[in-house]
Amino acid sequence: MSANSANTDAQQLKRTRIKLAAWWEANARDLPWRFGRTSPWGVLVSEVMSQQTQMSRVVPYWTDWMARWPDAQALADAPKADVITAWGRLGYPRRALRLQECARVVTEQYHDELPHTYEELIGLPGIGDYTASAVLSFAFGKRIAVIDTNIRRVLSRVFLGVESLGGAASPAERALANRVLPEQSGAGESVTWNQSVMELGAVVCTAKSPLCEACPVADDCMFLKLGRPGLGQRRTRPRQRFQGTDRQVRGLVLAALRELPAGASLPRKDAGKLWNDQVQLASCIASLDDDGLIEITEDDMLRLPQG
DNA sequence: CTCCCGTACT
DNA sequence: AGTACAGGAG
Repeated sequence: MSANSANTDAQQLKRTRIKLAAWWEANARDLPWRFGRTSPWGVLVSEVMSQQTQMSRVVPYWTDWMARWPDAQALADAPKADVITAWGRLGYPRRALRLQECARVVTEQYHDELPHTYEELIGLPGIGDYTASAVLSFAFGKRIAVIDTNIRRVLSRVFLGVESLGGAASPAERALANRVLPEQSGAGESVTWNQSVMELGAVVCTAKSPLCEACPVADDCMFLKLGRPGLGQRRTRPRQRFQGTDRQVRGLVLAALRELPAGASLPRKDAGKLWNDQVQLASCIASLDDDGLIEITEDDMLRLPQG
C-alpha cells in the first residue's frame, strides 16, 4: 500500500467520523435509555431486551420493567413467575430468567453495582461479547469496539465494499472495528461512534434495502462505489422454519401458563390439548422444566416457577 | 453449528 | 412464504 492511499484512507475515516457524528446529533432516535437518562443497570436491561428483538417492540416493555424493578436488587427479589409474565411476548423467555440470575449475582457479589470490566461482565448470566461491550461503551463511556450485526454490516460495506457474511464475527471484522474506533481524545468519541454506526445500520444501512440516498457517508462508502455487489446476500444459512418446531410448542405452553391467574397451575392433561403431537409436547414440557421456565408439581401440574 | 421466540416487514 | 431482528449458551 502506498503512502498516498494510506493517507487517503485516513482522510476518508476522518470525514466518515465527522459526518456520522453530525448525523447522529440530528437523527438519533429518542429511546428512553439513551442520553444519560437511565442507570447502567437500565442500559443493561435495554440491551438484553434488544437481543434479537426490534427496538420498537422493546420500548414499552423496558419502560414498564424499569418502573417495576428499577435496579438489580429489585429484580433479584422478584418471584420468577412475575419476571416471566412481565417478559410477555418479547420472545426468547430464557433471557428473562438469565437477566434475573444476572441481577442476583450483581446484588450478591457486586453490591448492586454493575462491574466495570469486560471480564467480569461477560461472566454474568446472559451477557456475552456484544452486551458486555455495549454496557462498557454506552453505560460507562469506556473505549471499546462494540460488534453486533448492524456494525459488522456497516463497517464491512463502508470500508471494505462487501457484505458481511457468516455466523460469528471473524478476526478480520474485529480488527477492522478496532482500527476505525476513534481514539478517546475528548468527550466520548468512541461511544458516539459505536452508537451512530449501529443506528445507521438499524435505520439507513439496512440488510435488504439500504437507503443510500439518505446516507450521510454515501460519498465515502466503498460498497456504493462498487455498485453494491451482492446486496442482500444471505448473511446466514436459511433459518429453521418456525411452524411445528419445539420453539412454537414451548411458546404455546408458556403462553398458556402466563394466562393463568397468579399462582395457578395447569393439569398436564389440559396441557395436552395445546398440541397434537403428545411426544413432542412432553419433550418440550421437560425442556421448559430443565430451563427453569416452568415447574412440574408432585401431582403433575404445570405452573410458572415460584420464588 | 444449533437451538431458542415473537413480530413486522418484503 | 420467507426473512430479519442491538445475541447467548450448549
